[in-house]
Amino acid sequence: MAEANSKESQWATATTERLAEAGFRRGGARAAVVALLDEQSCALSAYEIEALLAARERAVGRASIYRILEQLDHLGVLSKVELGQGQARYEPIRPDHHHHHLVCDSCEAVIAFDDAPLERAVESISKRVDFAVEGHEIVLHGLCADCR
Amino acid sequence: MAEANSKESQWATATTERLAEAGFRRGGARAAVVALLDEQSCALSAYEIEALLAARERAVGRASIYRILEQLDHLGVLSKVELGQGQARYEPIRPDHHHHHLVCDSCEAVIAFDDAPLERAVESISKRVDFAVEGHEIVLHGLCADCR
DNA sequence: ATTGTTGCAAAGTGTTTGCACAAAC
DNA sequence: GTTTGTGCAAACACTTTGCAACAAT
Repeated sequence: MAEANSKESQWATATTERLAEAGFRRGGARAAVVALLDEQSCALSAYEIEALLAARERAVGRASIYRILEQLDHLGVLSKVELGQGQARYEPIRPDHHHHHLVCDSCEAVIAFDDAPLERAVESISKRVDFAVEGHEIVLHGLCADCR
Repeated sequence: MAEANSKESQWATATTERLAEAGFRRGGARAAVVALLDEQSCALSAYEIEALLAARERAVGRASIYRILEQLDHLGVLSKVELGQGQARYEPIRPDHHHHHLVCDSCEAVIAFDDAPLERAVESISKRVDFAVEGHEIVLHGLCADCR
């Protein structure tokens, strides 16, 4: 866990740089959101982000959270995923840590997984179809170990 | 197109049977929704269903549409898919016609595709994880041929 | 001084619920 | 006659927008 920190802070650093390059000014709310996203390892919803920031005494307005998430998504550093729970979730894009999600239909738990053959299958399809594939999202749903 | 009808009506027939078995009464609104879903080949949103039914002079209340879709989903004959467009889409589950979706980020077009290696990769993952996988949803997004 | 950033409240969109009436059994 | 199905309107949850105050450049 401790050794993950250096890798995780890479994302926050790179994101801050990208923001500066893109001409954004430094803003406290945005910095707080970036720092929070950087720490969490799996996807968070906007409400979870709001609650977590409030809990650490750096409350950020809901509208600002959505605006910031949208900016980061457009910058290409954040992935917005819809797991069929009626809300979007967001997670940092770390080139070396691409993964997908298992969603428990009972308790709504979200578990990450990755799989090389799956990625290869997606790449192969991307080349085959008459469509410029830019990204993909794979969700397996069912019952987690606890709910089964 | 004409020869597809016999196959498509199979779903409506089987669904009507399943509804009866499950103890549901026959209802005009539900029959209209089932008939409509049966005809369309790709996933529809609740609003599209409402509009299409109204256009054919068999208007069904919005609440009823959502209730019916939920029942069919629970019965296991309908698939609710979230393609990241902020709304759910629904399509009949036809065991022999399993497919996934390409979504155009520009024009929101939805195109179906299927791929055997992809399905095999998902099956393989399903066996590997500590999770009772019951279904999966794969969405590729990017730009369609027209928008590219 | 200018322009981007933030927070609040209001509005918007897709979905669900409460309730009265109609339809199926 | 009892129970389920349906439609309307209201409520709801998540997200977006308008606007005034604030902070970065």
